[in-house]
Amino acid sequence: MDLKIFYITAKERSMSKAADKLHCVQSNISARIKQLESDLNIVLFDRGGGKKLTLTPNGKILFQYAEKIAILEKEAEKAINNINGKNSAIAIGLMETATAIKLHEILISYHKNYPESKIKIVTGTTEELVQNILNSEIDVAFIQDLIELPNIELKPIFEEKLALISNTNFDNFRNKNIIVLKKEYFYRERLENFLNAKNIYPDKVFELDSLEELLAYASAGMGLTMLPLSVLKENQKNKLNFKILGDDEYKIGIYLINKKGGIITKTLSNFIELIHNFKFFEK
Amino acid sequence: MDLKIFYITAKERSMSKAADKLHCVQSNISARIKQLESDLNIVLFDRGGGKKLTLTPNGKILFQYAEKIAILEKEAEKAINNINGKNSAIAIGLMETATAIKLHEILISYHKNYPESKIKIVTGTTEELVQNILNSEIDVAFIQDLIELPNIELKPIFEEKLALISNTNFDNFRNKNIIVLKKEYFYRERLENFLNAKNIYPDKVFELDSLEELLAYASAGMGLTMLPLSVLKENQKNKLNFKILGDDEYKIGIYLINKKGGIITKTLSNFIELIHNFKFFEK
DNA sequence: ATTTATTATCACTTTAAATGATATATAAAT
DNA sequence: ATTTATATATCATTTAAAGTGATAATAAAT
Repeated sequence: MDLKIFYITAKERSMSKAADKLHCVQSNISARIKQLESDLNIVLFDRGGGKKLTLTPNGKILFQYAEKIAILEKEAEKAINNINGKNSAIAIGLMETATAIKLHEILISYHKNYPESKIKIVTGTTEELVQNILNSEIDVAFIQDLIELPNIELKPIFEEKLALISNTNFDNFRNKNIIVLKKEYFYRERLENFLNAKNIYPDKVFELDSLEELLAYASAGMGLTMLPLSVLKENQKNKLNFKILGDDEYKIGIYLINKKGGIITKTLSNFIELIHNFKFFEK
Repeated sequence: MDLKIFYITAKERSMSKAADKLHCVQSNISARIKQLESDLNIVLFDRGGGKKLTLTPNGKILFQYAEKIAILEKEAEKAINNINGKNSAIAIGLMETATAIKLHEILISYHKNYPESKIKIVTGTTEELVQNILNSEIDVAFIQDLIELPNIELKPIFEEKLALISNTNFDNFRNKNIIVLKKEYFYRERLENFLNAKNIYPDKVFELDSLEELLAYASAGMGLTMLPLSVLKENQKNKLNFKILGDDEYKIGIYLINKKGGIITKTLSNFIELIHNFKFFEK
């Protein structure tokens, strides 16, 4: 009973997507699923023509087993790679926020130290990343929430404070535009809250793609932004004014999570060691 | 990656036996194992010619995963059978002792009530039965030891006392032969201990195959035996003398064990319900 | 109504597993 | 030391399963 095709199809909620993922044609997936349904004598999916597949209640029961088996197979593969001394790919989860700004340094450093090890980056919400960890789809993830979950190991990595950044002083925030990053919600939300609390609702919002652009806008006096101070390089600190915010609300903790009891491959221990030796606030 | 062949081969410690169990020829097992070793690039077994196979350290690592996967597959199959309302076979473990004497009544009653449900009987030591339960190879087992293990659920089923049985009185045990069952060690050991404590070492031991024979021998005055009293039917109690032994050593508790968190199929719940309704000391 | 995205069917090809006969290797028995 | 019994390994062949590609069918979106 091979449940892999079923598992991927159920996860993708689509036979065509499963076919892509499994490097075969859709008709094969269709036939295999049909065969499985007939072997087990149960209907696994509700098919709705042009709409997404959904698991039937019976399909859900089988899925629970298929998922556990898939996880074990992934772990077995990792264990074997580890035996063979293969520097297996490391999969790292990141939140869809500018957390990446600081973490990129770690990734770059890892790549420099272990250029032969492939790095796979997955982004998602904390919940999604936790799921990915439990499914052994990623090895580690960086998150901003202090969570406590039975099968998740959490280590604090660094903590820093947010700062208001602008090219003018901070006496008056009225009539200031704000500058934020696209696809970044965490810092932006805190900046808006900060202003809203002072009854200020900026009408102009610049949404930019990169940190470099954002700092260029700020330096040019286009508006106010909020970022962890550590993103500013020394030469930029001269060009800009910044005000570190002391409240807990403006503190961010970055935590590394990984699966409790999961195999610590050489690759993974290399990565974790590198983080521990990483100097976050120097330089 | 199909680990089933590897799993069975490792468990049987033999490719030929695995071939029997998997209903295929030995050469196929040999080829599949070789293929797996080459795919994974690790040696799984130490082959020693005419001797049993042993797992290499790497083989042991893979085996741990293979076993977990095999258990999940068995459980998935059970869950599906349960969906289909199939009265799946129930596998029952019994100790290699005359425990079976009393338990046979339960099994006969179960068979009467659910004639369509297949019953598979496995015998083994307590340790072996516990292993079988954890591997989902059997659904329940009856054991005589009060064990406490994390993933095992234990319910006391009944308790009774052993009795000395003979056709004469119990004033003097000297020069008495003893009558025991073949393949039964629990009661026999206690009988021997009982006599040894009195410095009596019977030179004649009748080893019989069935309870009926044993009681016939006892009735004929051939010797002394020890059994749970409940095995005597009323009409036999008139023909024989019996002396119930009060010491804890001669008390036997029979417990039912099953896997904690395992699926309770209709078949299994039927069986457990039947036991609970079973009148052990009446009739 | 037409387009788009999806699953199902089918004749066919390719790949993998299983077979059966035989060779080889080892431990134990003689 | 030779035989015997019991293993695993190899290989040409057969059988069965998985996968392909073209096409049909279906339902939702525009």
